[in-house]
Order: sequence, then structure tokens, then C-alpha cells
Amino acid sequence: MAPTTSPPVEAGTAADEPAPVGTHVPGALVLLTRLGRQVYRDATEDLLGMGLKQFVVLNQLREDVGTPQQRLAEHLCLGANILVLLLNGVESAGWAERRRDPADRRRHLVHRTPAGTAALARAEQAMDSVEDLVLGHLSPDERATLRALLARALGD
Amino acid sequence: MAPTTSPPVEAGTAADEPAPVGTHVPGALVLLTRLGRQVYRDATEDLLGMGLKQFVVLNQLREDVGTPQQRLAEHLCLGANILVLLLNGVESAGWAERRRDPADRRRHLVHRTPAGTAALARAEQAMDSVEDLVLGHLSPDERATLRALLARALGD
DNA sequence: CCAATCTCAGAACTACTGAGATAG
DNA sequence: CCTATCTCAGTAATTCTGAGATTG
Repeated sequence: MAPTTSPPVEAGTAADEPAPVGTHVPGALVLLTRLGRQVYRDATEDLLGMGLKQFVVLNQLREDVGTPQQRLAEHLCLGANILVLLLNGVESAGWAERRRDPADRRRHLVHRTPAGTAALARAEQAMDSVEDLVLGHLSPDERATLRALLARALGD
Repeated sequence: MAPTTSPPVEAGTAADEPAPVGTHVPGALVLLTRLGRQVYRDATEDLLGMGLKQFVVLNQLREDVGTPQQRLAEHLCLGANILVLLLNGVESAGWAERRRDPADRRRHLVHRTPAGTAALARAEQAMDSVEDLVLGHLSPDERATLRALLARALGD
């Protein structure tokens, strides 16, 4: 279960470092959650024209091909029941609609509407300004690299 | 898939393409929040021996030099009042303590205790397994690159 | 007297638990 | 009959709002 063939990338200071007691280098996941909090703080509903979670959902949808709610829940790490509430809001705003899957009528396939695509485009522009706030220290190249790494981590 | 020894991390897709209707490429911040949710889901209290937020706070503290709560709140994007509740838990677990700043007695300087350092070390090992779950698709080099980019984005 | 920092209690919001409805 | 998917209501946990206490 734990074949530690690779060296534990410890904060292993070189031999000449004082190695101050109580000093600590955070791992990638800690930095990730901190940055995520900044996004959550800066991407306000006023700015986007919608909630951040609604924005993320719309990002996950297409107009032509519907997505089962089950899969949405997996990808967004949301409980199936929470997704219901979220979609209720998105649908009543006219940005998406649920259609029964003809192949398995238990399922709802969620489609983004043209209005949803338009709202998404507007929110996206607002997100550009959030990105300038949150990733302001990174060059365009670095942002592209970051984006590619995140996409890879999510399995594309 | 293929474990490429050198990770040149292709930044991207061709710039201007026909863009099929209803198709959409999420921005870096959307991917970031999705990944952050995975961390939140996988880094359970059972696994870490503490809450994820407690873990993040302990990461931010040192034994020798105290951190004012105000600065903690900024760095962690927490309201000052929420931090109070969080620190109450951390302090009563014996992992940190608040000391009055002699230079400005309105402030509390938060120090990590030796017990806190020990608990942090244990939690960190658990986080390694979470990292394997969340960043499993990335090579060690890619993880290092990701970590460096996140650190830079946060202003080092 | 006013501003800064921390603390707390109650309101508001979000997420989770368990039961119900419909379809395979 | 049993499982899968979605929905909802009640409960638990989290975050925000506003006031209070102490110090500069």
C-alpha cells in the first residue's frame, strides 16, 4: 500500500540550513485550498451575475448533449440532493433544463439553454477579472501551464 | 497516460478554432475550485486526525514566531470572527496557543505548540495519500511544478 | 473620543440524513 | 421484489451580522 520508492519530498533542508524549529513548507493541496478560498471570496454573485456554483455547473453543461445529474454530482463533488437544489435555481433562471433520458427514463439529462450560454459568456468575462486578482502574480504562460496541470489532474 | 519523463506541459489548444456550439473550455479558476472540492471531500477528519481547516491553520503557524490573528484571517480568507471559533478548537486541542503581543496588547500572537507540530506531521502523512488521490494523474515533476505555481500565485 | 483587535451570540445560509416517488 | 435515479423535508453544521470588551 505504501511502496515509498520515491523520496518523500520533505522540507528537507540542505545540510547547511539552520532548519528553524517550527518552520514548515505547505504541500500543494494546502496551497490549492487557500487559492480556492480566494476565488470563492472574489467571485461574488454581483460580479458574475450568478452564484459561483451555478457558474461551475454551467461550465459543465452543453447545449446539444445532456449530462445526467449523477455524473454532474460526481464531477462537481456535490451530493445528488444538493445538486437538485442548485439545478432548481439554474433552471428557474432559464439557463438549463432537465429532460428525461429516453433510453432510461429514471434519469434527467441536463442541457444548457442558449440563454444559459449567453449568461455563461458574460460571467466568463467577469471571471477574467477575478483571475487577474487571484493569479495576478503569474504570467500568461504560467497561467496556461497551471490550467493544463489542473485539467490533467482532473483527468481532462 | 504515458509517463513522459520530461513534463513540458502543453499549454494549449490552438488559439482560434470554430468552437462548436455548446462546447466550452473551463478556465483555470473553475478547474481550481473543482479540485479544491475533491480535497475537501477526501481530506476527512478521520484521516487527518483533525479538520482540514485546522490543518491549514497549523500549516500557517510557527512555534517560535507568533502570527497575529488578523494576518491569519487575511491569508486564509476567513472572517476574523470565524477564525476565533476555529482557533478555539485548535487551542483546546493543545495544538496552538494565543499570547498577547507585548508590543501591542490588543493583538494575540498565535504560536504552534510542539504538540501541534507533532499532530501536523501526522496529518501531513495522511495528506500524502490524499494527494495521491487528487493529483494521481500528475507525475512528481508535474506536482512540483503545480506546487511552485500555486505558491507563486499566493505571493510566495 | 475614536480606531483597532479580538470575542461572542443570534440570524442566515449551506450541506447532510433519511424518507418518498417514479422507472427499470 | 429490488435497485437506480431524482426529489424533498427536517436536521446539523457552517458562515455572516452586529454588538461588546479591551487596548492604543
